Amino acid sequence: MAGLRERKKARTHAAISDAAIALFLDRGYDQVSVAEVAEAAEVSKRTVFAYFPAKEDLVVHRFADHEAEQARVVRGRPPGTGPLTALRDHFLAGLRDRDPVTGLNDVPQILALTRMVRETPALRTRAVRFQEGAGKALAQALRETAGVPELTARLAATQVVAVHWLLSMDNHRALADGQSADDRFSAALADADHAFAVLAEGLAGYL
Amino acid sequence: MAGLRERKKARTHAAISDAAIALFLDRGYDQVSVAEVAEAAEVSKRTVFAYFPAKEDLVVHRFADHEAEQARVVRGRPPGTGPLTALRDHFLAGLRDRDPVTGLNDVPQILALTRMVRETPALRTRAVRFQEGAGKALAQALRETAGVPELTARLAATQVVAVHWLLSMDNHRALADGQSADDRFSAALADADHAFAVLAEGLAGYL
DNA sequence: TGCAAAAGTACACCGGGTGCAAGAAAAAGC
DNA sequence: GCTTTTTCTTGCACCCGGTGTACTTTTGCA
Repeated sequence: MAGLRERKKARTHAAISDAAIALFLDRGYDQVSVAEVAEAAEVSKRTVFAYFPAKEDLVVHRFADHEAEQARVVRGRPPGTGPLTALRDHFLAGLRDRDPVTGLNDVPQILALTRMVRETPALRTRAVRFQEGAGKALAQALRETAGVPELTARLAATQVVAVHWLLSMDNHRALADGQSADDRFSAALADADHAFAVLAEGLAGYL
Repeated sequence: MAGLRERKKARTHAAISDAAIALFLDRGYDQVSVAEVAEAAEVSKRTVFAYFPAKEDLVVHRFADHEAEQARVVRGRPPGTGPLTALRDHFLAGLRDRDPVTGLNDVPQILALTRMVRETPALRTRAVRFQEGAGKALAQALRETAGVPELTARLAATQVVAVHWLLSMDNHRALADGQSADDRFSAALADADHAFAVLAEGLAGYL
């Protein structure tokens, strides 16, 4: 099925990304030029941009799959379960599984990569843009599967995405400060529980 | 007090910004280079960057004052008023006053500028970053004046800022589609009321 | 009026990103 | 197997945003 052409393309794609990430982790994102990445991947600079629309994508394309994750969760929730419950349970499960998107993964490579995204403005910006996409998809899922009016759906989606991001950043920061994922786990659970409770019950009871 | 030096600087600052915005509104942000702005303002390109750290700031510096607005509202609320109530009332008052930050201002210049910010990725990104700052300031205000624990404060701040943005984008879109501010007003009020109610009472009751 | 500090300028440079045209390689047709 | 055609890659020149630097001009003040 996969012609030689496709396989080669896939290999080149991976080679470029791998070379880029290795260099970035070694010397820092801003300290590595695309030209250097091209050289390391034994490809021309022009080809790098043929595979990746922008420098940031050399890193963030790895997270692209998760853009529609929350929408999927809402769509695939067991009948009788509220969307918010499903989203919370999914996040809690992610914590237990040390899913990188929860920020609770202390595998050095992943930790370093996450830190890079967090600390490099250009990458953070790109990550934020992914969240906008996630929010839109989630809002649509809420509208279609829970019969929620549009404004409410967008509101809820925005909040869920923001909470998700906030929690994962907190977890990541704890790990970046030296805590192990196992050490952080219970606090991460508590924080997530609290955050989703606030979301469900409203701010009125907490302010 | 204002020496000649300072006055001249202020004038140059304004001249550059004015020239830039005029050009941008005329031909589009991306279609105008900084060199052209410099030329129009009768200044060297280097001087433009002496006054504005980046091209985007030629536009967004005008919004910079509002970064701490929500924090101010929380800090200055009348005793006995909850922070969320104060924030809602302030937003509703902004709608009545056609405050541009609510998106409900149809003065052509302002409308065009807002539209530009909304539609130009680089500018939107910069605007989002301002919101991060607003969120941080608001979280701190909540912590200090309402005795809210840190996580809750950051959570609440993030949500308030997000809601604010969402509402103003909706209003702006309505006006951009040709509605007058007066026509949109009642729907804007209703939307804001609803959004703040969801925020206060939680998503559980709405999903 | 003379002088130090501040502001503005010219210029060379870097890095991200694109358009283009020509060359290399794979796929399709015979 | 060979040609033709399509797709990929490359090198090159170029644009634009942004910065370092060294030089000239302006301004405040003694």
